[in-house]
Amino acid sequence: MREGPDIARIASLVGDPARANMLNALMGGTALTATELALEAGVSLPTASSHLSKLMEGGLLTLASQGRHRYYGLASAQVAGMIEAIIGVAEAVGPKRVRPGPRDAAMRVARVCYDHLAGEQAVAMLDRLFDRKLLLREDNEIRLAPAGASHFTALGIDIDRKARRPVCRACLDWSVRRSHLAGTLGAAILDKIIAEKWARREKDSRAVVFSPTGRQAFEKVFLA
Amino acid sequence: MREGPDIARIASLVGDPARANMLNALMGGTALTATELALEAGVSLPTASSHLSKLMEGGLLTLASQGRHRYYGLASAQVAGMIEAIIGVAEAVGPKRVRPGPRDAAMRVARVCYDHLAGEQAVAMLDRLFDRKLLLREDNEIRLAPAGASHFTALGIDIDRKARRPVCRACLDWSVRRSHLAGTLGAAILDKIIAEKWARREKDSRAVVFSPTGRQAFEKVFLA
DNA sequence: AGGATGGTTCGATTGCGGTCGAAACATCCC
DNA sequence: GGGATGTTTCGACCGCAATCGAACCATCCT
Repeated sequence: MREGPDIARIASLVGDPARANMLNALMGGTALTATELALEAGVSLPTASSHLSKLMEGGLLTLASQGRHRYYGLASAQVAGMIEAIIGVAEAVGPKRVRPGPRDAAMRVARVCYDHLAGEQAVAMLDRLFDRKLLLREDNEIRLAPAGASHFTALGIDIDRKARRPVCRACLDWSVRRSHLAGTLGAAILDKIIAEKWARREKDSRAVVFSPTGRQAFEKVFLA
Repeated sequence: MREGPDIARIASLVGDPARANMLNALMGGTALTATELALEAGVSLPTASSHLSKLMEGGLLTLASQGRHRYYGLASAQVAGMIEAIIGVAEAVGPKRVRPGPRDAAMRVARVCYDHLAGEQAVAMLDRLFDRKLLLREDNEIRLAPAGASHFTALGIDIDRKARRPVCRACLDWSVRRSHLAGTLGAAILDKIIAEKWARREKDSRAVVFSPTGRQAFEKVFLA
């Protein structure tokens, strides 16, 4: 029994499903709040909080307190690299993914992520918004372009610039491994989708189901 | 909530102290028997056997049966790379052990990483190979330059281009936070170092110790 | 065949850690 | 101040997986 760095301690931190999901969500590079991470991980808030303090104690996360919000992020690129390496092995070793059930499929297409839309639809939407130069990539951040500001107000989407939350934020999607749009703008867009009755939230699920006409409307506006 | 690759499953395999010790022991690159691994891990034989079957099922190990001996080894260089990455994080966040022992110092200078050389010497070597344009950086990958191909064959280092493994790969070093050379070329170079008796492997350790003349020879060939 | 050595399976025990509800604490907003 | 929202702490519950001894299987040796 030879002594080395405590690799078991680090690995076991990642080895819990809830914590793994949190870390995966944080792989996008943007810090998230405890509540968001609880949702991503699918656990209650107390449980998430407990996990987060363990991850902090283990040195895998950093914490930035902003008022009553506490943003958790990966501690370093080294940690991110480790997680990438683990993901790599997991993909190589478990190519067989269990057949996704119907609800699972719906979740992949569109679901609620905290207060904004996630899933394939949301990822496609963000792509298009970049294409149309309504949003701009800046390093790991997203900025609202001037053209975007007028565009969204014209659509009746109110952009709350005063809120403490950022207007735009990238949020990593677990189904597609790409980013979708969070922040107040992301939230406002989801509000509109629900308000216009383009889609409804599935009961007791994060899934968001579009009606046929609603889907057309949504695609016309956001995926055109 | 649910995600693609089951990273928690893989990480939790490494997250048990007994299994972590086994994997750490296997990082030396030589396959070991169940009894040896039980000893390394400090657990009874039945316990070790149980762990080993879990690691096998998880795809982290390969098994080679030879008579009544069963030799367990790491399944792939990818798995080894993942473990290196975890070690790196553990080193970075771990309570720095007071005074790194002599063996620790040797490990930092040069050690075996699965089947290739790691440590400061290996990092310096890769730097020089880039400088001399024998290897080329390409995004995150490493390519063998035409000049490099002839150079290594002239040194009597055989490059197996047909193997499924890549010829060159970057592997992150835990002691220095930089990359060293893995892949078939990395393995071939380590082979040469041992074959030429420039260095020998420390018993029961991953450390690689250069002899004075061997060090000179190595530096002349690879660090010139 | 019989004994010795290497490995695995079985069964029972045990303790650690993940989980949540309720309550406490902190911060913001009006 | 008072109410709302975000977050952590507390306490209790429960399940799972790690552990080992003993029995069982496999292979080698003579």
